[in-house]
Amino acid sequence: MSKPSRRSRGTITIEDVARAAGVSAMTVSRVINGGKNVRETTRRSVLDAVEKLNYSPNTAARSLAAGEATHIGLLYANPSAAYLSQFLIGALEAARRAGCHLVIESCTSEDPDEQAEATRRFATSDVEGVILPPPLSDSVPIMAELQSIGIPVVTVAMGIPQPDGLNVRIDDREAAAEMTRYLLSLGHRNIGFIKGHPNHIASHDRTRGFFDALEEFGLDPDAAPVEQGYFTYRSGLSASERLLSRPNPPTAIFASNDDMAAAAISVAHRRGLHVPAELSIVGFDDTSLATTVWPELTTVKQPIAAMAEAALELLLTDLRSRRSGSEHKGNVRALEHALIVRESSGPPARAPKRARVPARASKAGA
Amino acid sequence: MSKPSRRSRGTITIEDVARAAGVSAMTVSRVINGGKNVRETTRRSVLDAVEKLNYSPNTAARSLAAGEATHIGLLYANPSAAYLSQFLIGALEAARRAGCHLVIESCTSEDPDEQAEATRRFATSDVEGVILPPPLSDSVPIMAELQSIGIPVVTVAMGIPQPDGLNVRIDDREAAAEMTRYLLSLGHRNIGFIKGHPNHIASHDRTRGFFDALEEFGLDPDAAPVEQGYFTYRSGLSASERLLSRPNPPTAIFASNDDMAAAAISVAHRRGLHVPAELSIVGFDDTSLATTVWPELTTVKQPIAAMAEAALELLLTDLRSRRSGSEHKGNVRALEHALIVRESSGPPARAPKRARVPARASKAGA
DNA sequence: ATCGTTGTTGATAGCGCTACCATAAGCCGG
DNA sequence: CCGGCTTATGGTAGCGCTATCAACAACGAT
Repeated sequence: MSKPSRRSRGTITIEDVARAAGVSAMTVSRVINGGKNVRETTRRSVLDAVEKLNYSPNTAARSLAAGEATHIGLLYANPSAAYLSQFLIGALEAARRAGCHLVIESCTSEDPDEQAEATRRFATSDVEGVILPPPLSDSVPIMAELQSIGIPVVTVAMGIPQPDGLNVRIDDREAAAEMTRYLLSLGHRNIGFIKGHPNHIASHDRTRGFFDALEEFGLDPDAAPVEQGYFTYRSGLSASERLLSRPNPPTAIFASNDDMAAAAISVAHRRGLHVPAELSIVGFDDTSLATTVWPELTTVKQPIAAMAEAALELLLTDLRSRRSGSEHKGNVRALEHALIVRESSGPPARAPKRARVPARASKAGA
Repeated sequence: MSKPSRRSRGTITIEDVARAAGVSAMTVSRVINGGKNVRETTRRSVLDAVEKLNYSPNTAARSLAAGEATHIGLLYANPSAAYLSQFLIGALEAARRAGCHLVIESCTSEDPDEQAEATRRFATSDVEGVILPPPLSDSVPIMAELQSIGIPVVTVAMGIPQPDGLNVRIDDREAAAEMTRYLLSLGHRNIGFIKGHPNHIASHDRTRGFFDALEEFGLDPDAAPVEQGYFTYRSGLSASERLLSRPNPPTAIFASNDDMAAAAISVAHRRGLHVPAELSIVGFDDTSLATTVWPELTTVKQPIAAMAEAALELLLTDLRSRRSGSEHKGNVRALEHALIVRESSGPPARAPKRARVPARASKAGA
């Protein structure tokens, strides 16, 4: 009766909450957005009303009124699909909460010029900030282009966090060290390592972590069997071949990501080696591939979805602070990783084996 | 001077376009939304102005004013990560265009009660429609729950399209038949088939397509080596083992999806069989796994992202028509598939060779 | 008592767009 | 030449929220 609302949707609005709490809509807005200068008692009564009415703000109205960022770009370059889908899920969730849209684009080319070109085309559409998951977070041309256009960027899992840049990461070095310590504590003393793509600084961090742990156990890092990989399954195949063809083959292989670890399993099987009885294999990332293969991979879990959420939030905070003119100090957030022990690792066989014959397998899989 | 706009963003609005075209904002709105009752000359001049000013409507304002759907649910249950990421990319793009948000949730349980429970929890939040990608599109409890709540659903790649339901699919049967014809034309006469999960009707369609092609070539489907699989890598492992352990092992394996095909490759390698010289292996879906493994898989490409886009559009159209009270007739859209030939398939080894040309391939048309 | 100064709240005016009328123009048969 | 109809266009009033600023306490410091 009060308002002859033209189209009465049954939705409950901020006005309803205000009425219920006996305050103005503005105060409700302040409470909801964590505004300062609200008396504690007022805040509580508003919160109560929100709860009672089961109110949830209309994001469309919010971003319209606030003139907030509505489009955030996400530029990706075929990382593993497992990584991407996890990442998207996290980013999507955060975007929904914030009421902004994700504009996603792929940039597959390795060519710097093409990367810059794609970035420009992408950035001059209407995105107000860009999220750069790996491996693009390490791409110099893309970062440079974005910087010159003046669009805020948040990099994820990037190697060298810029002093004034936004970055979300895990501690790759420590995580790799933990995994190595785990293998060492199992009794392995001859651990083969497959490095990641040399352009990605995370690769170096992981390698360093591997060496750290070796040294802690009094082993010589320089003597460890290390092969170059490129984060791809294919590269894992050949790196594993080389590792296992050495005169004194390792009893365990630590691959810098799950794709390469899966490849190592494949090679082991082709050579008739039982995993983990004759060869332990561990990975990094805990993508869905880790539980797809048989046996399931022992690996390091990255909270991929959470990292994407954190990245978006960091970006939006930065955008907000830029708009209000305050300083946009760089910000780096490190999330927790975790060691996930599954079936692909175990203590080494007691006797150093002699070379096996790559022959017909004896046993069927599950 | 005209308007002391409180916060002047540099954005161009519908008013700007109206001014440039010499009409009212309302008319511009009508043109943009494909409204009726606009003179052709007017429409054109508005469109020109839109182009000239490079105008793009503000989705937040649009959905606020129109009271349109803003949240669309997407319930998934770990299909392969590769499938999911492609699907999300497509859905995301369509959602952005439409100015609505995707609310995604996973429902991993196989238990009917839990599925129904999860669905209820999900649906009673504020989603106005739900997209169901496979394998959930075949879940009876979920569909039933959604139906009883009265939320519109669009199923993707579901087996039995409801007469009055929304559905997006490809022609699984024909696609499987094409793949089989391809293997037959290569000279294979003993083709092993790994079926998909029996609960998914697409599995049956693919199996039927396989049989169709066999019959066209005058072969007896009942004599073909067929093993049950469940779309998982693991199930592909054991199915392949069984296939290759037969007294008269097949010269080619057609797996109902890429995951199982990848598993077949792994088994072949373990047995020292060269792919494709000694054994051809083909898959279905063309997920990223297909190009990850070595050798790369010959497979059937589903336009996954496009299917997701189509699904969302179908759903939004339905929602709109419901709102305006008109009939919501069911709608099924079938998209095009494609045969992708890569490295994992080739002519059979010369051993059981004799008859080369297909008996009567005349039927094989289209 | 007077003047800031800080903290807390509300009234108002839009954000960019579309639903809903009102209006005006064209067309027909009577 | 008037109603009654259809078709094309514009004016107005919000959608639900927040920025802005004014108002009004409460509190020392002057």
